[in-house]
Amino acid sequence: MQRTNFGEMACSIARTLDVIGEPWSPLVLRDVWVGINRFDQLQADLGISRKVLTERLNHLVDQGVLERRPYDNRPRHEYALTEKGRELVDMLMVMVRWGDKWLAGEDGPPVLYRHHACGEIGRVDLRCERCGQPMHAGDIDLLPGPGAA
Amino acid sequence: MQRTNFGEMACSIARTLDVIGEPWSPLVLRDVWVGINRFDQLQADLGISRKVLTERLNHLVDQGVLERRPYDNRPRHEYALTEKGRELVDMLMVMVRWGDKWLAGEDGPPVLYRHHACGEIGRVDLRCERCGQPMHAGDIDLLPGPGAA
DNA sequence: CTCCTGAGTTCCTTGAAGAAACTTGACCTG
DNA sequence: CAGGTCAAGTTTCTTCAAGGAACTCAGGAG
Repeated sequence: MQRTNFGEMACSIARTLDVIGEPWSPLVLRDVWVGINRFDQLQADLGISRKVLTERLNHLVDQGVLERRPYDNRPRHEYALTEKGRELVDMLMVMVRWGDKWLAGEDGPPVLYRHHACGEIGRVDLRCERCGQPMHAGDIDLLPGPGAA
Repeated sequence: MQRTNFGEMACSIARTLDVIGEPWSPLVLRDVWVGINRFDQLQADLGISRKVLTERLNHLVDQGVLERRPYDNRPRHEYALTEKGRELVDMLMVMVRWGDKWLAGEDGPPVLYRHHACGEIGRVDLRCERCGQPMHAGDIDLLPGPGAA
């Protein structure tokens, strides 16, 4: 947890950072997404300290992004994405697109996506939900909304 | 900077976190995006410590996400998004969408987007660049890419 | 010549990340 | 049924980054 609490700010970026802005959290989410969802698996895959992993998992469960569920009669559980968490992964897909473009270098992207609907390898594209045209940072004006400070 | 270096991992999420994963970085980017782009303005708006702000700005400039440019004959400069940075803001727009939906509460979103192309208030939507159909975390298979470990 | 202003630096304190050993509760094994 | 295993954490200790506040420095303005 960073020292300052972002969650109080009237800004959806700051609030979202309060949920997954701590170091490791996005990577934990990614791992759970791809099926690495038990404590020791996560710890081994990420090389994260067990203490910090415990903190992150508890926080993500508290925030309703992950759920803990038993998979044995013993006190064993695994972590799974909730609907709220699955939608966060959408954001990670956009993050991946950026990283693939600007940071992957010679080797190209480490991972490819095959879209179920069309069967093609493709990346995610940002469109306006109203008109379907491309929608990027430079294509919009910002207006105060109802929840403005 | 978190202790562990994410940049070495064969993962575009980890690499992107190496660029903007530190606390405050996404908020600095947001501020520069909306026109808060001088040192003291940023410091006042965010309430960030001056030391950390210096570190973050240097890092973002080093990474080619921001550029520093003089605005006076004096040693004064302001920060602006590069193309690389502007595309990162696309990711913030998706982050905002998620925060608006899951964290805004009663008051609704603090900010609205008006799309230049259609003039409507709308959010960003994730589509497959190949077929144009919706593309979310559950709609794809992951395959190893050329840059896989 | 002194004051002001923007853009940082320096210094000190606190608290989160890393690493590694320890704990706990259910089962399994001879 | 004593001893061991295994997953899932806890504890403890050290180190380094974040916070905060005061200080510096260069170029005008009065």
